[in-house]
Amino acid sequence: MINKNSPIPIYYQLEELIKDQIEKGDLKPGDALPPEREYAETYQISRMTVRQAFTKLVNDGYLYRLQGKGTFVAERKVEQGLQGLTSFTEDMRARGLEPGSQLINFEVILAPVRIAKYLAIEESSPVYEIKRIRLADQVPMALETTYISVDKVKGLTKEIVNRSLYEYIEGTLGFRIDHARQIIESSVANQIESEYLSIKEGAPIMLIQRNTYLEDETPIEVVKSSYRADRYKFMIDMKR
Amino acid sequence: MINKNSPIPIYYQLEELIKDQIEKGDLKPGDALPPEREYAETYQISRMTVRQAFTKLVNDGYLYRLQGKGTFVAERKVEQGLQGLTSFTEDMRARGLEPGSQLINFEVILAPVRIAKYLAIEESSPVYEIKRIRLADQVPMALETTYISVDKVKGLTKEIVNRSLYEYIEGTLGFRIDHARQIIESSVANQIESEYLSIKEGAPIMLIQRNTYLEDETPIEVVKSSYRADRYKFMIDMKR
DNA sequence: CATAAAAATTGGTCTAGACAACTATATGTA
DNA sequence: TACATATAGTTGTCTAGACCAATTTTTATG
Repeated sequence: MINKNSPIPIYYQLEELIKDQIEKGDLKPGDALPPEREYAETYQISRMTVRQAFTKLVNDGYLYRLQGKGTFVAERKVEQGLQGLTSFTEDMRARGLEPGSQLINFEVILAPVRIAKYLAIEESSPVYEIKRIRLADQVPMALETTYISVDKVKGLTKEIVNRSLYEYIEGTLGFRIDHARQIIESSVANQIESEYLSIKEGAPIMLIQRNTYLEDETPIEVVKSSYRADRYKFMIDMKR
Repeated sequence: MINKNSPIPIYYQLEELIKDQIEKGDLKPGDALPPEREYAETYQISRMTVRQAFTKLVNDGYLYRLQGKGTFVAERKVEQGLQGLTSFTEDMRARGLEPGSQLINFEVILAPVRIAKYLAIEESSPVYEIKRIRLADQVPMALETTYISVDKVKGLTKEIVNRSLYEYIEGTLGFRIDHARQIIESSVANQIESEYLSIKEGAPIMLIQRNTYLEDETPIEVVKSSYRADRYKFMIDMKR
């Protein structure tokens, strides 16, 4: 239900309520929602507040609107790409695979020029270099190297990395990760990659570099990954 | 300026005005915009209308807001990925390359089962199959095959394809392309691809399949492309 | 019955405020 | 000076309407 006295914004409560109904199947793809005016009447809130919730859900791909006709539940499932910025763990779970991880290196190094540039820090200032093999159902999926500024993210340890890096950055440190830029390219495995990923040298791999930013454009993380092409496809939904 | 009597919505006029100022450099990344109330006062419009414009620009990555502080111009340039759904032509121009195209096949075939499924039409109903080599600065960039339902998009000809397919679909037929799903994977060139793309067999390529939809989820187009990995990277910006 | 016109319904745009939440700045006080 | 407090400025949320635009439904008309 909607609680008008809650500190949680009404439009947000309504968003969650509708998303729940979609996920539970009370609202099926193609179904028309009750008109905006009816929500306003039902919950005794302003129609503009209803529209605020609807607009967010339209932007996120849950609903679509047709003037004069109504608002409808979208067909496509919202997954990797729309929400974007899922962690490896979330990504694998969404694909029905059991995520795993194997730390192969954790050290503080002096930032190489390219990494320093991406992180907007001085060259040779200290950065964590975290190398991991990412597993899906116990089989290597990707080789991943993460760079994070020591000055920005203090107190990082192997244990935290093994638990959840994002939870530490967002939960403990209170940063809010806002957006990321990903660059995707195709390549073939070199000797190191073939070894860690258990594939042949020359087998196709997908290189993904991700630069992650806070709301005010502060770079917080650079991740370079090599995914096994035989196991990984990148899917993305785009609005015009 | 803002024209309150124009049939063009005020919030849209304001959006374009601010985007222009960013592109012209009157507003630089990191700059604070005048506060919402000032826009409202200046143009004699409601603050909610100003917010509607701002909100769109925030969603599109042009601006970001910090409560209590103000609204600022974002750092990153808006390009492939954010707008998404750029045509090959737009994509290449954004990369500073001269786009070109070479039609190698245009025919009507009976839809194979997979294509029919993607286009949500009956198996063996007629579809256009359009095969093109896409050039950038006169050099092959990608091999592209497009499938479009004959029943949905009538009257397609070679000449239209050579001019602008999207302009025909959106302009002449009045469809509004709304969103797309792209699946990206890495592979290596087979004999046909190596020939058309002037690369060696076994050289890395990026396979991109794009399914394009109208507002009401009607599939309008399926495009399968093979890009030369040595010439093409896929870049995308994602909001959390 | 078929067609045209009118009315109802629905989303789209917009107003003119109000108060809350958060931040930065000025002010007062120890 | 250092620190707490008040004040002002900014975005965030919300209201209770109004009228417009597109579509669907109902009604009137031939």
